[in-house]
Amino acid sequence: MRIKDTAPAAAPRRGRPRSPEVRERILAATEELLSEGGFQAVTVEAVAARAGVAKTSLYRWWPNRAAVALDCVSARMTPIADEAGMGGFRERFRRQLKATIRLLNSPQGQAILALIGAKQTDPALAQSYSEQIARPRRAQTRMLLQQATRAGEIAAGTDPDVFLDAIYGPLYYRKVVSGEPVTDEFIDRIVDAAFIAFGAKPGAE
Amino acid sequence: MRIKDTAPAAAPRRGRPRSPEVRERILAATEELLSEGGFQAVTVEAVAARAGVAKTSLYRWWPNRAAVALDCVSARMTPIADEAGMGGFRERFRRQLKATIRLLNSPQGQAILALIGAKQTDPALAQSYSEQIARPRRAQTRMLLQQATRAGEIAAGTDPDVFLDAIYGPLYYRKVVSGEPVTDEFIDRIVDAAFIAFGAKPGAE
Amino acid sequence: MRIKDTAPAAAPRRGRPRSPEVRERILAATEELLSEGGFQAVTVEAVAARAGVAKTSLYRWWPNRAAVALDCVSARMTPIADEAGMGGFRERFRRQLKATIRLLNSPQGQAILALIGAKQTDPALAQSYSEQIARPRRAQTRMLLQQATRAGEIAAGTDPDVFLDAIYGPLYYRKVVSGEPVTDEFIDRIVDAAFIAFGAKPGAE
Amino acid sequence: MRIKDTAPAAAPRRGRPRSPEVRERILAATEELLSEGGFQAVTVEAVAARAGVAKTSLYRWWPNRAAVALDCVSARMTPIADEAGMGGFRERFRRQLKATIRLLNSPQGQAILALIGAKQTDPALAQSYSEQIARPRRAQTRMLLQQATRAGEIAAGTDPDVFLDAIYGPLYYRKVVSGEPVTDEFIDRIVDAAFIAFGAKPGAE
DNA sequence: CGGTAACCGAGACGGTACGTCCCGTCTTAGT
DNA sequence: ACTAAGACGGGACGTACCGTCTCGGTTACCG
Repeated sequence: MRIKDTAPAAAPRRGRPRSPEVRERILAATEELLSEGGFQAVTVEAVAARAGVAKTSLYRWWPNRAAVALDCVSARMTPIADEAGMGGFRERFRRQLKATIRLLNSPQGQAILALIGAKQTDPALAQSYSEQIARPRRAQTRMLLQQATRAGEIAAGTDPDVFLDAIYGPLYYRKVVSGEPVTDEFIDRIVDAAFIAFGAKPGAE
Repeated sequence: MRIKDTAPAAAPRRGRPRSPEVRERILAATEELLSEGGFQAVTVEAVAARAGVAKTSLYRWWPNRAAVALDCVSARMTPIADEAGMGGFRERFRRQLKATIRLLNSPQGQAILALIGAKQTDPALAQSYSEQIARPRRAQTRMLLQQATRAGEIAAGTDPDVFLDAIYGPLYYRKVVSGEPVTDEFIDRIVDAAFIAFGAKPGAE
Repeated sequence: MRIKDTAPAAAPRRGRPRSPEVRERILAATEELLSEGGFQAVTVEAVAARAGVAKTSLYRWWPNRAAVALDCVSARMTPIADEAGMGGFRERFRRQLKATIRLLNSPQGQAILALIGAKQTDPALAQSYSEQIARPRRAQTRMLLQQATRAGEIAAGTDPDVFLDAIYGPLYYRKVVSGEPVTDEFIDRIVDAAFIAFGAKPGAE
Repeated sequence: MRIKDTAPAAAPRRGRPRSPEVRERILAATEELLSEGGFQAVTVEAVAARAGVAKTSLYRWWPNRAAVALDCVSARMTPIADEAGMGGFRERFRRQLKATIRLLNSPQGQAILALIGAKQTDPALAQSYSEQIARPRRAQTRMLLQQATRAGEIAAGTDPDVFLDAIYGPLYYRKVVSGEPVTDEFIDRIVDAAFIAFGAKPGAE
C-alpha cells in the first residue's frame, strides 16, 4: 500500500507537487464515512464525492479503498497510553487491555475490526495492516513487558510474543471470532493466568 | 440465516416441497468455488451457474452469498476428531489445537477465515456464525475440558470459557489478527502456560 | 385467447367442473388493478394474489395477462348506448363519438388503450381484440349508419366502413397516435365533414 | 427523454466528452434488433451486447429501452418525401398517405407501431413521441396543406389539424386500432371525402 | 357408492431482464 | 505534473415476473 509514496529513487520530481490539502480532505471524508457506515461505506466514489475530489486523485496515491481506510486509521489512531507509574505491572497490563477494549468498541475500533475483516481475503491489505498497525502496537506493548521483566515481575526467559499473545489473544478472539462479550472480569482472569504462567518465581534468581 | 428452514410450527407444508437436490448442488458448487478461489469467488451468480440453478433459487433460501458459504462450511465441516485415549490431556489439547491450525490452513479454513472477516461488518452473519460454527465447536472442546477436569488435570473451579479462550485465543489471534505464523512450538508453549495457570495443584484435593 | 373455453368437441367433460367463482374473482381483481395502475399493473402474480387464486388457475384458462385484461374489458364494457330518437342522425353520431371519448378517458378506456398498445406487438392479442372488441362495436355503430342511410341522410352507396373510419379514425388517431386532445368542437367538425362528403345530396334520388 | 443531451446552458463541459461512436453503435444495434424481432427484441441487455457497450452506457443517456428505440427511429426515420410538382394536390396527398402506409409496413414502421403501443402506458414516452415524431411529421405535412390552400384547392379557413387528422386518422385507425387492411382504394376514398368536405368551392372567392 | 378425472390452493423451480452500485481505466480541460 | 470532472467497459447485485412443474386436498360425475 501507498507504494507510490516512496518514489522509485531520486527522480527529479518535476511538475506540480502533491497537494497536502487533497490528502487531508480524503482522510477526513474517509473517517466520516467509516464512523457512519463502517468500512463498507468507504467506497472510492463516496470518499471522492464527500471529499470533493476526483477519483483519479484517490487512485493516484492509494491502490484501493482498503488502503485509504487503513491510512486513515493508522494516521489518526490513538497511541497506546502508557499510564506509567501507577501500581504494579499486573495492574498496568490490565489497564492496557481495558483501553484496547474501549478502543475496539469505539467507532475507530469499528474501522479496525472492519479492516481485520477485509484483510482475511486481501493479502496486500493483510501485509499493510501488519506493517502499519499490528507491528507498531506490538512494539509499544513489548516495551511495557520489558519493563516488567527488568522489574522482576515476569520470568527472565519469557518469549515476549508468547506472553503478549497470551493476553491479547483471548481478548481479540472474543471480539473478532467468537463474538462473546469481553468483561473486565474476563480480562482480570486472563492477566492473572498469564502472570501465573510467566511470572517470575519468587525464590528464583 | 436459514430462517425459513425451521417452519414456525406444524404448518401444513402446502405447495411443491423444497428440492433437496437443488440444495445439494448449490452447496457442492459453493464448496468447489470456495476451494478454487476463496470466499471472493463465491458470488451468487457463479454459484448459480456452477450449480445449474437459477439465482432466484439461491435467494429463496439464503439472504446473501455469505450465508451460503456459511451453510456450506457448517454442513460439511470436519468435526473435531477426538483422538481419545492417547496420552495425557495436555497432549490431547495440543493435538486439538494443531488440528485446528491444519483446518484453518486448508481451503475450508480459508472459507472460515473469510466468513470471520465478513461477519465483522454483517451482524446477521455474525449471529449465524456464532450459532452454526462457534458454539458447536465450543461445545465439543468443552467436553474434552470436562474430562480433563474430572481426571484431575485441570483445577476444579476453572471457568471453561476462560480456559478455552486462553488456549484458542492466541492461536486465532495470530491467524486472524496479527498474521504471524503459528508454529507447533508456539502451541506447545501456550498449552503449557494454560496448564500452569489452570492445572490442578498436585497436592490439592 | 380463451381457446380452452371451447373444448375441442363434445368431450364428455368428466371431473370437477370449472368454478365460476374463480373466474369472477379473477376478473374483479383484474378490473381493480386495471383502474389502479393501468395495464402494466395487471401482472399474473398480482391478479392471482389479489384474487386469492393460484397462478395455475389463471394459466389454465388464459394464455397470458393480456388475454385476462381483454376478457375483463369485453365482459364488462358498457355497450354503446343507442340514445335513439333524439334529433337527427348527425347529432346522434356526435353523441356516439362523445360517448366514445368519455369511455376512452375512463379507467376502462385506459385499459382499452393499453390493450391497443399491447396488441401492436402481439398478433394473438391483436386477433382477439379484433374479434372481441372491435368487430362487435363496429357492428353496433354500423346499425346506426344503416338507419341514417335508410332515413336518407347518408348517400345510398356509401361504404359503411369508409364512413365509420372517417369519423372514428380522427378521434382514435388523436387519442392513440398523436396525443393531441380531442375536443367536442373537433368532433363536431369531423362529423360535419363526413356529412358533407357522404351525406345524401338533397336533390338526388 | 434525452434530457441530458441539451445541456441547460453554456456549462463548461468538463470531463471526458461523450463518445459519438458509442451512440452510433447503440443506435445501429437497436435498429438491427428492431428489424429482426420488433420492439420486444430491443432489451437493454441485447442492445448493449450487440453494440459491444456496457449497460451503464445505455442508462447514462436513456432512461429505458423505449427511449432508445424512439431515438433510433427518430434519428433514422425517412423524412416524408415531398415528391412535389407532379399532379394536383389531391394526388400529392394520396401519394403521401401511400408512402406513410409503406413506411408503416416496413420494419421501421413495425418499430413505430411498437412505440405507439408502448406509449399507451408510458406517459414519458408518450411525450417524447409527440415531440420527436408526431409534431415534426405534422409540421412537414402541414406545409403541403398550406401550399394546397394557397393554390386554391383547399378552402381558405380550413383548420389544418382537422384536415390532416381527417385524412391521416382513418389510415392510422385501421393500422393501429381496428387492424383492418389499408388498401389504396380506401386511401383514395378518404382523400376524396376530405376534398369534398374541405375543398375550395369552385365559385367561391 | 367408490374411483377417478379435473379442479384448486400453494409455491418451488429455471429463467430473462431489469435498473443500480461500484469498480478501475481512460480522456479531457483547467491550474 | 497535478487536479476536477466524468465517460466508459465491466461485474455483480438483489428484485420482479414469467411460465412450468409438482404437491396435497377437494369435488362432481360415471360406472
